[in-house]
Amino acid sequence: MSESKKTKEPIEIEAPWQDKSYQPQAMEKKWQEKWEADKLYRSVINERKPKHYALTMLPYPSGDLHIGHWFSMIPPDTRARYMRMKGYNVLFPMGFDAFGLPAENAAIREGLHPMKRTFENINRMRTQMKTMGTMFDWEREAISATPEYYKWTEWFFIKLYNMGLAYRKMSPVDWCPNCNTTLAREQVWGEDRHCERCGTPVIKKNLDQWFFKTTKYADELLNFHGLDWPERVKTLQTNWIDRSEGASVIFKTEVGNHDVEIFTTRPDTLWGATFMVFSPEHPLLEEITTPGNKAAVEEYKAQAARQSDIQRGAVDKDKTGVFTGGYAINPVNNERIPIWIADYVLMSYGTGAIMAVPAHDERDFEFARKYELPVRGVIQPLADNVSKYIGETEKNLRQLFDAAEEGGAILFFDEADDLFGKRDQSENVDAKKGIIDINWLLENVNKAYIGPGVMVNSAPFNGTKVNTEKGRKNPGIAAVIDWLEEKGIGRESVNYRYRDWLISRQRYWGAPIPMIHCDVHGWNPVPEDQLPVLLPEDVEWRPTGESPLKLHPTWKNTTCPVCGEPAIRETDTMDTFMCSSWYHLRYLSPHYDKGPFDEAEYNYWMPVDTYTGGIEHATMHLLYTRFFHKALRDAGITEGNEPMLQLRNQGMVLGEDNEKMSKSRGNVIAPDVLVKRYGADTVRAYIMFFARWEMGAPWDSQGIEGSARWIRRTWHLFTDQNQTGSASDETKKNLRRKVHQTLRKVTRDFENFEFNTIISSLMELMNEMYKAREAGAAGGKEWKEAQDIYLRMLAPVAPHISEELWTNYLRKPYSVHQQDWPKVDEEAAQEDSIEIPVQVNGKVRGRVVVPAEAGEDEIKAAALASEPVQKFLEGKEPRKVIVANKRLVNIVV
RNA sequence: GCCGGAGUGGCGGAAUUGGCAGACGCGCACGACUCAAAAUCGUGUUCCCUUCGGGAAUGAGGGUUCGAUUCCCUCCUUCGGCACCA
Repeated sequence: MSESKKTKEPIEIEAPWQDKSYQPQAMEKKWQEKWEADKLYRSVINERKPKHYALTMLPYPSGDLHIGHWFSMIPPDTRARYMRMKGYNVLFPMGFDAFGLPAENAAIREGLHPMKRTFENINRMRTQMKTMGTMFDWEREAISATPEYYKWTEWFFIKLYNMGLAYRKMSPVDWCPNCNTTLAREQVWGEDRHCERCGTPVIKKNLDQWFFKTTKYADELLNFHGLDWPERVKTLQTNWIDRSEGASVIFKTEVGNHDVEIFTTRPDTLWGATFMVFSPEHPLLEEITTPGNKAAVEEYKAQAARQSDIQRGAVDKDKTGVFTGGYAINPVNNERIPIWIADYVLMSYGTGAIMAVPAHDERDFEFARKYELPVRGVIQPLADNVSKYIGETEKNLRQLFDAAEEGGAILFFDEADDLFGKRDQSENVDAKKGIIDINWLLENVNKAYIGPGVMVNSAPFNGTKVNTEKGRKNPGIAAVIDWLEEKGIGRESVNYRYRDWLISRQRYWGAPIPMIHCDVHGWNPVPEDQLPVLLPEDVEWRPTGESPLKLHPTWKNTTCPVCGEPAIRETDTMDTFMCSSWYHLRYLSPHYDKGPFDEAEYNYWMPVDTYTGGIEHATMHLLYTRFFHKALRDAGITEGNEPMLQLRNQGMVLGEDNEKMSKSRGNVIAPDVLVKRYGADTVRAYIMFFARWEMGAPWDSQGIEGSARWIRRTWHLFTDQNQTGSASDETKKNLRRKVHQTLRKVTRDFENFEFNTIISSLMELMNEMYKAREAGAAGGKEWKEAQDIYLRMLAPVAPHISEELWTNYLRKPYSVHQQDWPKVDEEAAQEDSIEIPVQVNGKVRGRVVVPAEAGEDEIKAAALASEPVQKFLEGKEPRKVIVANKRLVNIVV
């Protein structure tokens, strides 16, 4: 408050132009201070008004605000302002996701405590956000790295733990053996995957870590009922969870007789399993590997540990693997099959072991061919289905069939109809009847067969039809599952690619996991009255990046909450996604100390009505926060099934070189410089105008001149001496029409988050107003209405200039931001006549003007009578005349 | 590699439901104002042939349709995500 006294210092204008009357820097600052003093943007519960919770993803305090932050904040800010004018009580808060790796890395590099750097950055970024003229309610600011915040992050962990949703499991991390520390993905560099600090090749290390059972909610997370979310986000989440139906089957190891559970979506191919493949991390490997294969297996394991899952999973990559020397028994036919290991089997998907059916799985086929393992077909295809399988020309298909016939590989010519029912008898090659011997096909086509057919070599299921449906909808699969369950060797099951959420981080700068380990009583949560577990401030930063919490001499020593004997604290901290899973709740009451949030605030504001942020969060943050909400709902803490009803994503702003903005590339655009040069209103307008918000675009620093011109022309439209005159009735009518058409368009665009066309519409209206003023319209009642509506529409976009013109030039009651959104006068927006293009054979040859209320016949007659059409018809009758919804006439001759 | 987007003039983009391709703006060119420059204002600006006028064009190729930037198929390029960046 006190620092606002020294505002009257001269403002330096660094613009290439000089405009004595429009000086945004001083004017914008004046209004920002007045709004703040008047608490214009303070949002408090008001039961008399409908609420609107507009949330935008909170930034990480990286240092300075860059243009990407503006792109994510300004359009939602204008929309929040629009909603306010529409009569909603709007909550539009901001905060900082303040824990995380970069501050910790900087601390290691420079020895500066991450707290210090983080809060310096926050203060700078908050100031920058205020110069943008945003309507954030700063009294609701929440910062995830403050004890008053992370106390409740810890509290939530304990709630989830008590619900049985948190558990410990061994899980691999990328590990630098030299630095003795875990590495994040971005700290692993190059194809050879070395440590960014010391260059040492990275290895995988198994650590005991905390997980949340997100998979418990997998099915519910697939349900988007009632959510107005972009289709592509729903698709991304659905594919990310990737539910697949199939069966779990127990194979037995020959050595030790251990159960090895495998999951398969194709239990109908169990009889075709000719080997098993274990992940290189599989826990049974030690025992089943025979001495003669030990060395090869160990070497392969080491090799696999150096790769990422993405590298390992790549389908086009050469399959590699080694034989363990061990064998397993296939429970469906008691066959003895070899156990291999291969890096394409991931411990993180399914059970870490698969049955390999090379005849009917692409990857298994490739593997079997490479290592000369047997391939046994168990699904015999109908000849009809083969063309797609071989994927070749008709000629080759014919040759293949001729060869098959000659080699006796086409079977059951007569039985085919009985099995599949009567089919089309037309004599094309695809419809050739019969069933082709699968093993002959595999030899001759040399790839796995995936498609419908009849089971063979699969007693007792020989002759059973299978199609391409998944799960029980497939008769072959359904029959086999029933049989497996009856025999007790398998069961129907559902598998997800989605994994439980690993929340442990071997780092300092995060919320401590509030758990205590006692040798007698195991793991127990820190008692609630001892929260928060505070991060110690006297920590040692080693250049190797070892966790300072582990190195701290005393911090981890505590007492067991059960017996009071000495015990050890968990030294891992939580994934920062944990903090950002509930920040929308902390905004409700950021300083509340009786719980994570004040219930009265929750009941009024939640759920979030509009959530905006980058598409890059589609599968991680947005799934975590949905999971979190559902878990809290089951704990009785939150209500409803979903935290955020409507979601909209903005695209990314690239540098002028069309590359992602980064300090190292030197292509970062600093908005501070632009604000100083043009004023915030111009930068806001350009942010909205320069790209489609949903898409993003490379930055273009030249284009901002256009927005600057528009703002200045707006200024002069209102502040220049208006030469009042006598405009014609037509001029007045046209002005009103344009005003209300623009209002209609701008309103619709705000509803649809189409921000760039809001600016173009306002530019068009301004150009019209200049013309109308030229024609003498200034001063009349249509002119005054145009000014009024124009400024109301401008207010969300350019809050400062619109306030100045509204309050100080039009002398209307302060503040423009407390006015209502105007209503469209549909009658005024109506056109008198419409111009309709006339096409002949799909090409525009002319146009006719008809009254707006003209019917189809009238339009048709006018089109046919028009001169260009007559010319093209040359006396002939048109074959067809299409009148498309008063939009266009097409005449076909 | 897998999943999801995007591709329209020199540039950013516009185009209700399949109906005039290029709104609005940048840039550029010419003109006005000026001693001059900047700023401002005005005119023009997809490409090709050009007298009228005509032809081509929305990443490439194909399809559906009276009509496709829009729907379908194949391909190319490019961007985002892939679980420890947030």
